[in-house]
Amino acid sequence: METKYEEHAKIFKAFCDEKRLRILELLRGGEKCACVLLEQLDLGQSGLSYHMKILVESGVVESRQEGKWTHYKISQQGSDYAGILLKELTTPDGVTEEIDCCKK
Amino acid sequence: METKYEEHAKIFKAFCDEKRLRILELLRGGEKCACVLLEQLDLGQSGLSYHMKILVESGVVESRQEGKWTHYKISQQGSDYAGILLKELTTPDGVTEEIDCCKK
DNA sequence: ACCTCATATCAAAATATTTAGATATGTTAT
DNA sequence: ATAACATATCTAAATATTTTGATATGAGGT
Repeated sequence: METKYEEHAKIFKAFCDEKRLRILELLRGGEKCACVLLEQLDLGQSGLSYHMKILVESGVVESRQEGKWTHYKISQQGSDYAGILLKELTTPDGVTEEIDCCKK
Repeated sequence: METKYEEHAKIFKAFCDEKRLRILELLRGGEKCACVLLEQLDLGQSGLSYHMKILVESGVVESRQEGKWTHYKISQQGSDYAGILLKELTTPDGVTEEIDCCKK
């Protein structure tokens, strides 16, 4: 089983690579076929496939098969979840005690 | 100069590593000295320093020197920025034309 | 069935990130 | 000034990610 840390890290991996950020930028303009992404990016076919897999597994992008073509778009649900999670990960939890340390 | 993609990727690197997510979790409980983080994490001294540098450079964490001790806490401003950026990166831009392709 | 095309997977090489140990820097106390 | 301590930096090794080219899979057309 995966720890929650690995699970969360996987979501944010969508955003920590230059190529994937370029792909997301293209997808902000609407759903795109892999063939369109391929011609706009400096990436080979298998490279695109590799990054799309990471994006889809993060939940931030969803794919739709139409005959032999695959179309990708930003998943609003997945993106919202990433946003909520980011907020959670950076908000004081109000539970943990302050640890006093290192005082002179 | 750095591309905007590299710049943005750097921010989300804070969230894509298991060790850094553990550190953030500890910091949600309030500001902590490096010494406290060290004893709670399975990390050596130089390893902690390495990850703290990445966190601070992402803007999500800020550090404060107090004598020989360094204290770290989550930066609300930096985290908010990361949240806003994530939202931007995943919201339709309403500008780009739909590209019609792959139609039978 | 066979061919073609779009995409996925695999394996190897290239590259980047992370870890670990040694040393450097900067602060406090004596 | 010297010693003790906290943290940072450096280097090399370990590991993970990314790229590339070759091949596999699966759909549509003939």
